[in-house]
Amino acid sequence: MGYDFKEIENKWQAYWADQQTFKVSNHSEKPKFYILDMFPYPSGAGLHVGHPLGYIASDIYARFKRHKGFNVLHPQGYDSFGLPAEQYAIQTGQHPAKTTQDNISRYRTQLDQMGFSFDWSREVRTSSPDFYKWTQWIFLLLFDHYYCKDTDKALSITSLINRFEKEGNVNINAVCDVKIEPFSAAEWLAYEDSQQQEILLGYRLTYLSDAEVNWCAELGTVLANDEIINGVSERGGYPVTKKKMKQWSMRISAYSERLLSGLEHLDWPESLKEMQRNWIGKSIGAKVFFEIEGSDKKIEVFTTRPDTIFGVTFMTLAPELDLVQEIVQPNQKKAVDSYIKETQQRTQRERMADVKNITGVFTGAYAVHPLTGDKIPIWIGDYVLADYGTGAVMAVPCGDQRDYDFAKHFDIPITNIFKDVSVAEEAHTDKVNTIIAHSDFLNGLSYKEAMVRAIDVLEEKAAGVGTINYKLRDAVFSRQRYWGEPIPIYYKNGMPQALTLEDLPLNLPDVENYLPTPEGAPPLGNAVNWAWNEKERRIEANTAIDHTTIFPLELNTMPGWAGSSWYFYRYMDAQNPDVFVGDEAKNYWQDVDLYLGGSEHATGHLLYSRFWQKFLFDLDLLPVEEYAKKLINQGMILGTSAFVYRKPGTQTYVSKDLLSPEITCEPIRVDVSLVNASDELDVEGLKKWQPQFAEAEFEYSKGILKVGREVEKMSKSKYNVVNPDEICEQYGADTLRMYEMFLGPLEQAKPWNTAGMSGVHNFLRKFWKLFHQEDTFLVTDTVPDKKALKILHETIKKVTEDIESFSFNTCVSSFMICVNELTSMDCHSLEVLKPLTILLSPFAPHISEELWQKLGHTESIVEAPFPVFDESFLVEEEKNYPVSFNGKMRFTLSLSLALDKEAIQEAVLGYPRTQEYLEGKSPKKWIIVPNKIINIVF
RNA sequence: GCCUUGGUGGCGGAAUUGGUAGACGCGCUGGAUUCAAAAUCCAGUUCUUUCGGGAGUGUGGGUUCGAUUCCCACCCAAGGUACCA
Repeated sequence: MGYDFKEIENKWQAYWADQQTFKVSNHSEKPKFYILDMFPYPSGAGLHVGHPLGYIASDIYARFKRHKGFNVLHPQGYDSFGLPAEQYAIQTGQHPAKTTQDNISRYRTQLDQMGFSFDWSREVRTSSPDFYKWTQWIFLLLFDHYYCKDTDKALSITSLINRFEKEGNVNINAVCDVKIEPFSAAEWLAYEDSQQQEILLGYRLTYLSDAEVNWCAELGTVLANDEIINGVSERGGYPVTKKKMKQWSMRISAYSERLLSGLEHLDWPESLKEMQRNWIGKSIGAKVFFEIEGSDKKIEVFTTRPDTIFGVTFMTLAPELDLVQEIVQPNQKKAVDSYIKETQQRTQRERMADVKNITGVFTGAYAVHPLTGDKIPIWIGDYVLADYGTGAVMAVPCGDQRDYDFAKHFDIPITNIFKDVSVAEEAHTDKVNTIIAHSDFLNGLSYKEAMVRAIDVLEEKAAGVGTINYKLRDAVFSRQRYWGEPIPIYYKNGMPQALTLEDLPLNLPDVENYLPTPEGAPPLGNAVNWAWNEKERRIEANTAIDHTTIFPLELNTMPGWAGSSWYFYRYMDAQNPDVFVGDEAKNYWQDVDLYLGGSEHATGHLLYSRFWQKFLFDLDLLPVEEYAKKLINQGMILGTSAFVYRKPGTQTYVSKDLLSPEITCEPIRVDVSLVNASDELDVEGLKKWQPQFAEAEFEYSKGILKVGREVEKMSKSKYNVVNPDEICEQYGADTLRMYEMFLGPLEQAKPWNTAGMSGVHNFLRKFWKLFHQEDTFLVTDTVPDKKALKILHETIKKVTEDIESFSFNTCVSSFMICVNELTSMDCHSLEVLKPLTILLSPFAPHISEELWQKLGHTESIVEAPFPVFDESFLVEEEKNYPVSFNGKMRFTLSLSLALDKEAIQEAVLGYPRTQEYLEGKSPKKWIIVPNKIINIVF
């Protein structure tokens, strides 16, 4: 009777499901603990070995917390809207709902076979109408609120309208980024409805505006930067240009300051908080207004260095700014237009990455320096980004390196405004120990003094104003996609009208075709009945839109991050049909105690969800302002992608070792399952894998085609996904769980690699053998010897500490050492084996349950109290060597002796071998580290 | 480019946070057991060496009695970079 993991694992998985062992109640005497995983997108490639890493870690912690007496909420669900299902639908015509359901079923099977302790009765799916009803509802709430700076929270649009009706907009202090002329109460009331709506859109927390997108005319769709490679679409290789389109956006910028300051009290990784801080990008400076010669327009710039205002020698505008067209002089028009066209073909990332290539064009226009009245040439340059600050900079080449490089490149004069500093070679960017010179009233001031003074004077002359700028941009919320939440909006007289909660969910309509319409409208434009009957408050099957009772519905859908911004509250009360989460549930669970997920979400999901949380908190809909007290980033398990090399313009693929620097071959990804451990490609398999390879030619090296390797994110599109199924089949879930933990530190990224699996599997077999002798179950009542108890308690201590600090890899090592020692002692004592079983149960739950039952327990091991470390088993023997000498004038003292300096010196000098080394000399200096090492300097 | 993280034997990694670098596991080598193999057990395993020792934690500097750990500069890899999730 060996360790039959298959039988054991099937048995206990069935038992847990049958007994509903992990179903958790919203009432309990015990303290609550909510452990959340970032839910997966159910990809067609199935769950890969990277997913379980975090789930195993959270499951270990969840089981540990149950042993420690907590009422643990540990749910799971699916982030099931997304692009891959839609692209699959485009290729095959398969409805994304069907694909998604299939993928979810597969995921569930895979998750179940790993023995996770999820409470599946609380499962959520973002693509289910029961769920997205509430996502749509939150959208409506955002639409129905604005951000009031006086109270520093979101307030209802109705209250804003009331104020407009009473006092106009003069005293309103709210976040609004469109220019709205002052109006009185009477004027407001006289406005037409559409005019009022237009104004209100400037305030709403979700609003329509023109946003720049990557437009691909051939595909008739908008593309992510991700989908653009070298300026052409990844799919098809068509040209992509920048285009302005009406888009829904979320006014996350209103929450910039609170998102920033809220980080302070969160127990999240410092690096991740730093990423969010940098992303929000708070900077203090000033807006400065420059008049334009021969125009009544002004250029508004944001600068963090108003102290250098006298060093301005030119200005640079982002090429895509509308203003450029208005000021460009006829003799420069041609050059400017061709430059703009050029930059339109580059993504923002390319522009930022390419700093060595300095490009720009003079517009022919001049601005007027607000303080000196000097003529300042206005340039455009792609190092200035349209969506940061105002899209325009006042260039101070002596104080900013990019401005300096630009000036040098185009031979623009550089004025030095720093005292005793040379700017002949590079800009002087140091702010400390700097004295301003050649700057009129700023002469002799330090950076700090000059900042304040410059802003004062600019404000006096109405030429500027002190400002805080945030890099954080409003989040575009429209997607020209099918497989997402429909936006609950219809259009009346061209203005957006909100549905109400009673109208929801607004179900996603069926379409024949998942591509954009021939006219370039989003896929929902293909739906035959996508119109709203305003009177009867329902979707209208009759497509005749008459704009009196039947109105067109919004065709865009929501982005992937919509549902994931609030899903963690739905788990608390997943079945509630009346509210997004019931009061009782949310008051009991409050928030997430531990959130586990990857740092790749740092500036996406983890920021958006904090924004929604704060908004819902403002509305008194949620009890806390931050939803996750503690966050741990599990490192990504990376895949090892394989590449074949195609000779340019041919269908010939070359073995990697034949590549020479002269021919630049194109690397093309191939599926890793076609490659063996020695990087040799299965060419016949490749030919069958994708039609493009069926007729290809291959250049072998010694009959072998070697592939190139690269470590990168595991993803279906990179063909480098490894499934956990085979490992479960071969070694069992307990081995997989322990192995993934043993692989390395939880937080660190590491490439997947199966070498070493057998070591962990062996450990479990040895553990099993501790309970058996000659294949019969044997656990004795004999009193264990002291050594066995010592090793047990060392292990309890180490494992408890390691679980609490999420060092699961070293935990596994401790188990191995413990079991090896007990094996060599031939220890079968119940007093040792019982606590050890509980200790192991979070890591290897199946084998622990089995042995627990064999020990005579009828209840599951799940709730057994965790063993407690007892120090008294450890100290005894260690008192024998108070001082040890390692021959290099270095001493180690045991705990009991390391008290104070004098006692230590006395002990060391009294030690016989000390005298040998001293040879009559006396120590000059003692270096004593308590409980550690002593060095003596002669 | 910018932000974040990491770089230690043939491999994954450990090091009480400034104190004997390489725990534990894989792999490899030798041995025991076996007709044989698998499995299991025991021993060895950073490199180098004239067997005294010498070198060694991405590279080059620095601080320190002492640095994988702290500081400066650089190189390499991964994640993010706003429509992948």
